[in-house]
Amino acid sequence: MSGEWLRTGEVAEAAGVNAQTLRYYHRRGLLEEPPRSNGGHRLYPPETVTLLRAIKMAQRLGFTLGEVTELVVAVGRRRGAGSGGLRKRAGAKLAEVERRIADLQLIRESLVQAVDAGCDDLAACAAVPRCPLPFSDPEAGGRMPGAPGVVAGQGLTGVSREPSG
Amino acid sequence: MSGEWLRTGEVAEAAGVNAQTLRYYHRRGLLEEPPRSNGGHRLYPPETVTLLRAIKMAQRLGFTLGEVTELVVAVGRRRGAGSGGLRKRAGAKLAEVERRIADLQLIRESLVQAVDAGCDDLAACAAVPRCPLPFSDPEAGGRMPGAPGVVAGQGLTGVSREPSG
DNA sequence: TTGTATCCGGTACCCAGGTACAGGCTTACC
DNA sequence: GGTAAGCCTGTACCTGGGTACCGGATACAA
Repeated sequence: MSGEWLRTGEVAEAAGVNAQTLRYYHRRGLLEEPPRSNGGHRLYPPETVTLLRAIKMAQRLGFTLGEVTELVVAVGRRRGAGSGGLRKRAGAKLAEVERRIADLQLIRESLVQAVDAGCDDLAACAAVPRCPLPFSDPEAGGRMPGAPGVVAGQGLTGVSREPSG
Repeated sequence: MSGEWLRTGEVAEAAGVNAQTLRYYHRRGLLEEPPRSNGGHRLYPPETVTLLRAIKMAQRLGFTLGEVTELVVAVGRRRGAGSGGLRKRAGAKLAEVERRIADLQLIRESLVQAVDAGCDDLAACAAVPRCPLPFSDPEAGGRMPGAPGVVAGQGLTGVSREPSG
């Protein structure tokens, strides 16, 4: 089940990822090391391109590379046995995505209230009790999510960026 | 408009942040350096606690520290002049949050389809044409968002973690 | 005056998901 | 056989929001 062997740059281009990313995936144990030429250059079977596309798809669905590794390694071990566990994990991920959507909707509500109430000065609003923004410490019973996924990483402004280009 | 001066640890505890975080905010230019004692210890006015709470609130609303810095510095410059620009920026942030929600809803749909279709093996699904998952390269006209905010940072699993504790 | 708690600055490290660069070797084509 | 493109390993760097550790100085109460 393979035609001709592909070199690192060819696989990378066909899958739409950076060649460095391939090496990074090897380091992470996400991709098996392929055979080498006599000179030490990697020679990939064409299926690697499909696998890379699947990995990128899984990332777009919200799986981390660690989770993708588990999925891929699980499939690799029981090759042909069928059950890769994707369905179960997709169900769990679905629940996470739904929680995340709910969190963002709470954030949305607060932003709408801030705009509607005409809050325009952060420090001043924090000091007056009639401001609708929930300034209370979330640990003291606030209802706002922590929202680190929004705040950290590339933040909201990164929405349109591709994971790998 | 100030009672007594607070030391770093006192401000940090009152605002619910780590003392190191205060120094980090100074480094970032988010907080002005307060006066010092003869020995070089920082002495904060009580308003700093309110400001820190406001900063944490803004983070929960999805503003990055860079954006919060702009807000705070803008207010600091035109002290008393009123317009801090929060309303306008909150409007823009609202649009970002809404885009993010829409992206997550697309992701949700795909996950639902994967579960419904019984896809269970990532690599196998990528190889057959009847799989409902959009494996296509997004640059080639796919409709899936990049979702790096989900994938990067602490990912979806970080939803319940607080930005600072 | 001594003891302990706190603070100081500087630096390094954490997470995820890569990207970049240096210096040397291999491959491919003419 | 020459030359250019591509690949190799190893290491460092990037973003964002902090956290941890170090040796030394300060603050404050008994």
